[in-house]
Amino acid sequence: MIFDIQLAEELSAITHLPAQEISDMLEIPPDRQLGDRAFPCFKLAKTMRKNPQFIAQEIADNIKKPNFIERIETKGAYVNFFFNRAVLAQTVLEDILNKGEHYGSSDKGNGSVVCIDFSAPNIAKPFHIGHLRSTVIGNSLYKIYEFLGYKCIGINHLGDWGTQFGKLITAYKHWGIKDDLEKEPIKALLDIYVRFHDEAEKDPSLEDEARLWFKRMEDGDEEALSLWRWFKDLSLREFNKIYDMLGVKFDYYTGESFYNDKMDRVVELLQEKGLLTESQGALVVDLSQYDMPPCMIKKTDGTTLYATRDITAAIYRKETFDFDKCLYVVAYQQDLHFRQWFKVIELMGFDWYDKLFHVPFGMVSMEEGTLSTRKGRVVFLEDVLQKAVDRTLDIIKEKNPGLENKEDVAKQVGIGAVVFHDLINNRIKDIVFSWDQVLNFDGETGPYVQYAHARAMSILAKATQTINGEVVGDLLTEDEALELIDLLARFPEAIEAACQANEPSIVARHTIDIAQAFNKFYKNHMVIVDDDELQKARLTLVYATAQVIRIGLSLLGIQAPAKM
RNA sequence: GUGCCUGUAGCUCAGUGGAUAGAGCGUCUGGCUCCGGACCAGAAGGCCGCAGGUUCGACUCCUGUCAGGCACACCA
Repeated sequence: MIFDIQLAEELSAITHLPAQEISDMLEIPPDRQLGDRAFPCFKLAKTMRKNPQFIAQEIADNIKKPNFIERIETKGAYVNFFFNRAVLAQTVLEDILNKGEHYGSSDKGNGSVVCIDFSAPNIAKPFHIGHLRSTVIGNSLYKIYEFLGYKCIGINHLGDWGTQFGKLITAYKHWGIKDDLEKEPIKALLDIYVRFHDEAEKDPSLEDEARLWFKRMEDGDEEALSLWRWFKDLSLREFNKIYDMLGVKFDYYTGESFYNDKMDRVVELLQEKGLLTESQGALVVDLSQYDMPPCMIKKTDGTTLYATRDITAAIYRKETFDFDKCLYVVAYQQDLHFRQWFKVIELMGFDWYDKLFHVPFGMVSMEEGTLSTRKGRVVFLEDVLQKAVDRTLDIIKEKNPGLENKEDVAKQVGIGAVVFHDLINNRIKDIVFSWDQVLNFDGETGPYVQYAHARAMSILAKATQTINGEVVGDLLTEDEALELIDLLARFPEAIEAACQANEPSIVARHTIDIAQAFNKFYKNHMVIVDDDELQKARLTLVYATAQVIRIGLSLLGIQAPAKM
């Protein structure tokens, strides 16, 4: 925030410490009564060999007071600064009005390329709540990086190759009915997949049959491949329905099969570099001196693995996009896998190994235990989204029966609730799926934020005055206004912090804080009042708040209806 | 067994080494002659897993320990 920087400079001038260091030391007091910003002097005590309280007093007495600071107090070792609320309001709101929907954006990224690998569902398997996290976290990071001036490339590394397709083809050949597959592809595919495992327990020869079909796929057999393509198309069609609902887009759908013909070269390269060793008939890169198990490149039967594909994909992406960063939004279970193959990239002599980042997130499980497609212990995302939308529609019918386009709004709010719920907490936390929590729309939830926005929009629509870009900061000095404006002022920092930590929850939290502060202001101060000037001043604040909430939600991939 | 992650209010979680540890849910109480009650206000609820250490100062950093989760080569 601009005032923090200027304040740090003034403090720097008097303490002779670098402004950046001061800036890091500046804090927000636990209680507004104490001040709006605080500078603790404990650290100075050591170097200056003086009592910190004395130093605080000295700073307070001698600092050149900037115009945005109204008064300075000391309390113990703290120098406490109180903003001139009118100047603060004036500056911050003018800034938001000027920048509009670009408020908080920057060109910090300077067009450098960030590849974001996210979502990556397995073809022919249902899209369940476990896949949601990678999808919404990746999508939000995409928007955040883009907002900060990076060129983002969203890649859906589909799980579209492997022995499971052999199983599916086998199952289809035995029990498949074409109509079911066309009508409800994923569920039909899941059914025959589950059935395959049941039957294979009784008749192990089915496994051999499945391996044979996969072998035929690998060998380019047309019958096998056309069935594979058919399954893939059916699945993608279903996935795209989900992605449409979520408003998620990818620049590339280059799945695992895309790298089939690119791996040989990489294996050769590994061979040339002398990194491959044979172990129990398989080809591995030994990582024992890095305290990791070996990274397997080729199985005993000569086929490739996950790691082989990931290494190949990384090299391909570097060559194709020349990324400055490549993020892998993948569950933390795969932490070791990523550490292993990142190390292999380093050992291959690629100096960009430190531009690869695993962005891990916690597991989603059910009260009954971990999700398991095979055991049928699974909650389909489509069902979750549908239930959330249905519930929203019920609430709208009850609370706002006159609302036009109810269905559209219910989608925006219901889906927003599910997405927000997945983004509000630190991504490393595990989630135990609970309908009660997902469908709760009170408190720290998406609908709460959307509701605050809708209220703001409603006021703007009903106002008797119009705002004209002119800000009257003098009239926005109440405690609630100060709190709200300070949060609006710090919004850009929240975006930067979120980008820095690859952590959308920082934006989600900050947006919640703004909505809360707005609701408090709303409760305590009428906006549409007889005093025209006062009304204009407050309308401007309402307008700016709505603008920032909209930006916050959009960075999370959530819509902000004007009415709900 | 080894490595990684997580332990903060009944539950879900915030908390760049700084002041009296904060929200939401749930529970209890109160609030629309007034811009949208999906809201607001208040109450109750805490040895910040435990023990050491570093520091003027530790929920935060270090070490140890306990508990839970995850991973540990022919799945992805």
